[in-house]
Amino acid sequence: MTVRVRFAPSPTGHPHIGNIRTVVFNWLFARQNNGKFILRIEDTDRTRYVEDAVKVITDSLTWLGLDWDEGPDKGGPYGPYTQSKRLDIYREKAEELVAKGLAYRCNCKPERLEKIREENLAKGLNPMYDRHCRDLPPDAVAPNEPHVIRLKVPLEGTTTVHDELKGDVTFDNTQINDQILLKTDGFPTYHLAVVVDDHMMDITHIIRADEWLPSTPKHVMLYEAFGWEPPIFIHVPLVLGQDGKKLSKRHGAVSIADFHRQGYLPEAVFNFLSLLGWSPGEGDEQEIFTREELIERFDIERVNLAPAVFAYDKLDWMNGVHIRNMSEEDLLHKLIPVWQEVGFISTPVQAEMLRKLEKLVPLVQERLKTVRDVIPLTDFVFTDIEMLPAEELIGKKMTVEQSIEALQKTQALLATLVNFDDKEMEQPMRDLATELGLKAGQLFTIVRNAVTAKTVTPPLFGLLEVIGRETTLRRLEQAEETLKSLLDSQAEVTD
RNA sequence: GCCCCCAUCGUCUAGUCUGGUCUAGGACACAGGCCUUUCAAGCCUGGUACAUGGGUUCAAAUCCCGUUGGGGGCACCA
Repeated sequence: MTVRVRFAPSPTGHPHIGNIRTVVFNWLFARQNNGKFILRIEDTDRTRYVEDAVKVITDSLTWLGLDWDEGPDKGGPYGPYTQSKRLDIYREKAEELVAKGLAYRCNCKPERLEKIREENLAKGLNPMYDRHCRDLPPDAVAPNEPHVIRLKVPLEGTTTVHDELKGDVTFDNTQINDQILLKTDGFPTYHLAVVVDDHMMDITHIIRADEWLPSTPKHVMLYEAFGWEPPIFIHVPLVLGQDGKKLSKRHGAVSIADFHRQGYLPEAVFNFLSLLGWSPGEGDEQEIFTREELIERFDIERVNLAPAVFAYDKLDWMNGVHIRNMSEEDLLHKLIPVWQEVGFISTPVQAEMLRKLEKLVPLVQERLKTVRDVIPLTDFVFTDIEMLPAEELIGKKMTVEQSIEALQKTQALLATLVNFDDKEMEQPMRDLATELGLKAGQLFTIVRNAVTAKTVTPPLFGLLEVIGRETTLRRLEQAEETLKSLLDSQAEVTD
C-alpha cells in the first residue's frame, strides 16, 4: 500500500513554525516511504478566509523545499483539493447519515445555543448542545428551511482512538457533543470534511498536532457511521512559544516568511524543525543533517511525546553551521540578494563588483549566524563611513602623536605597495609595527578603526583589498586629520 | 468547570518499551582558558536535570498508583 499523507491548512494567515514542524514530519514520512504528500486547502470557514493565504502557504512550503505531489495547483487523481469546491460531496455524505438515522437536522437558534452553553458552564458541566432536535420527528425540520446537520453521538459507552504514538486513548461518549457536520450556509465543518476527504483521498496516515486528539473520537464515529476503515492516527506534540503556550498568530513572529526575511537558510530551518520533537537516538548524537540524511534517518515512531519549546538560540547556531558548511559560491549567491536589498550593490551585479564580493565571502563566512548579518559586517565597503570620534582613533596605550605617526607611515607604506592585496600587505605592516615599537595588534586596530569606523570587523587586510587603495588612503588621511584637530584643540585648552 | 495529553539540565534531547553497564550522555546558551590583528570560528575545562509522595523489586530516571505542575480541547473555527 502506498503511503499517502497530507497537510491540510486552512487559509487564514501565515503558517507558523509549529504547523510547519508537523508538515516536516509528514513530508519526511512520505519521502522515506516513497509515498505521496498531498496539499489540501480546508477553506470551509468563509468568515476567516484570508485572500492571499494560499499563496503564502505554498510559498512557505516551497521555500523550505517541502514539495507536494498533489494539490490545488498541481491537481491529481483525487481532486479537487480545495474543500470549497467539494461542497456537493459533503452535503451528499451528510444527507446519507441523516437517511441512515445517524445524523439529524437541527434548527436551534444561535441565541438558544449560547444560553445552553452558559447554563451548562455555570453548572460545571461540559458546555454541550442539549440535543433538543435529536428526537424530533423526521419531518419536524424541513430540508428547505435554514438548519444544520448534527451527528447523533451515542448517549452511552466509550469510543477508543488508537494512536500510533500514544496507544489507545478512550473517551466517554457522554462527553462528546452532537457535532455539527453541515453548517447553515451549506459548508461542512472541519470534522465532516476532514473525514470525508481523508477517506476519499486514500490518506493512510493522519499525522497532525495533539490539539486534534480530543476531537478524534468524533472522527472515529464518523468512519464507523460511513462504514469506512479509519487511517492510522499519529498525534504529534505541539510546539510551544518561549512562554510555554501554544504558538499562534498572536505569539512572537514565527511565520516561515519571517525566517526567510531574517536571513535564515531553509536547510537550517528544516534541520532545526526536524529535531524539534525527534532525534535519532540510540546513542547517535548527530545534530546537523542534510535533507537526504533526514529522509533516511527520520523515524515517526521515535517522535517525542512531550511538547517542545521553540527557542532561537539553537537555530541561530545551527544556521551558522549550515552557512559555514556551504561552498563559498553558494554562500555568495545567498548574500548577493541581501546586499542588493539594502542598496549596497546594483542589480545585476557588475563584473568588477562581483570579484570584490567573491573576496568578501571567505572573510565573513564564519562570522555569520544569518545571511543578514553580512550587512553590518560589510557596510563600510559599500558606503561612506562616518569617522569615529577622535578618542577612538587613538591606539591602545598610545599617545595621539604616536597614533598620527602610525597613520602617516601606514599611508606611505600602502601607497607604495606594488599590488594592493591581502597577502602582500600583511608582512610589511607587521614590519612597520616593529619599526614603530608597536605590537601588530596596536597598529592594526588603529587602521581598522580609521578605515572601517568599527572596532570589530572581519580580517583587516582582506577588507582593505576590497575597499581598495584609493578609499583606504583617503580614510586614513581623514583619520589623521581628525587626530590632528584633536591635538590642536588640546593645545588651545593648555594655552 | 469537565475531558484528554504530557513530565530528564534554562532550552532541545539520549536513556524509559526490553529495570542493574546512569554518582544520568550529547547539543544550544552561559562561565573560564587556549589560539589570535578585533570579532568570529576552532579546541579544552566548568556548573546546572531524573517534579513529588507512595508502592513493586536484591536493584527504578526506567514498572504501578496518587499528588503537583504544564499544555491542549470542550464553536454553525480549523
